[in-house]
Amino acid sequence: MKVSTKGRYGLRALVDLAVNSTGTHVSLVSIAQRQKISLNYLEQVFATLRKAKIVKSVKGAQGGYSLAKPASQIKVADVLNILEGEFCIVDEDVFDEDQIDAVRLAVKTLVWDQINKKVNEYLMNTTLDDLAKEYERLNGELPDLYYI
Amino acid sequence: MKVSTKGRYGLRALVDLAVNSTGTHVSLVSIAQRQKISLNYLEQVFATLRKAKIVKSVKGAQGGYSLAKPASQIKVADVLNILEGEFCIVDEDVFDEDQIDAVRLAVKTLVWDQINKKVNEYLMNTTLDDLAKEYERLNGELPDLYYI
DNA sequence: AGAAAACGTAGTATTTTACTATGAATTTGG
DNA sequence: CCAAATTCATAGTAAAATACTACGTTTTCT
Repeated sequence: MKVSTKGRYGLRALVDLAVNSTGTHVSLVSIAQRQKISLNYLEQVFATLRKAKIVKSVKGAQGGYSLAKPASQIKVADVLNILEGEFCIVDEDVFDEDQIDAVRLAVKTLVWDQINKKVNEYLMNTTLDDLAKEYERLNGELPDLYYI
Repeated sequence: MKVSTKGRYGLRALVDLAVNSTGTHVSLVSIAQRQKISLNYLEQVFATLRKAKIVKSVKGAQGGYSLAKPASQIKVADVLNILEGEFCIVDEDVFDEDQIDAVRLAVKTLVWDQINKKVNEYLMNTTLDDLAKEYERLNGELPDLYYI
């Protein structure tokens, strides 16, 4: 029960993009380097993000990616739903030989549906901008502190 | 990003057990039949539940399983944590070559940690008894209604 | 022209999942 | 006391998912 690398890498890469795009677009090579992610793999992740209109691309030399909308309008929910293929914990079939099974339905309504709801409620209200701001805040505090 | 059959079958089986244990213990065969789950597979799931002291067993003919505690004291969180091996969405390593990475940390604190918190908060306050009660309620309403 | 990038697709090793199979140990009813 | 019913334990395994790698094409800037 874990989020896959697609979701994890994708979110990190988008925050990196949001934070490092000063007006213009950013190449995947640079994101891959900063985030220590395989370029080939990132390309696949960004192909998905592009098709979903979360990022837009400029081809050719000095090309790269940029956010398709302001960071404040890109919900984390959208990103994860796309990269994880429906970000929902479980979608149980409640039928049992053409008849509803009360045990299954009870578990579904009181557990799976509720989890999905809680998670989505939160992720619908968290945007890439929130993450970018948190990054900036951390970046101001961290540098001198945490070394191993 | 789905809960595995262990978690799904396990929860259903426990609700079935709670609902069908009239004082005494219940055989896995009967649970497997009602819930349409492979007996062999259920045995493995219940081995885990037994080691975690969620159910207790009586061996031999006419033996079976019963809840180790009142249903109202068995939290869904405990069940899922055990069956899914830490029911947490992601536990990202925030270090990057001995140094904290602000992007990873931002994503972790604002996304993964928050999701884990929301989900756990809810599941810590939902018990098998809640599920059993929901089952009874549904069972009173459903029978005549939903047929396909 | 050549380099730097996005874009596309296929292959692949590893891991996880969801079982099945088999047999031993234990208890009870007949 | 024996046979059936049950839990208990472990090993194997087919299929799917994961996390990539590899390789080539296209586009655009300098």
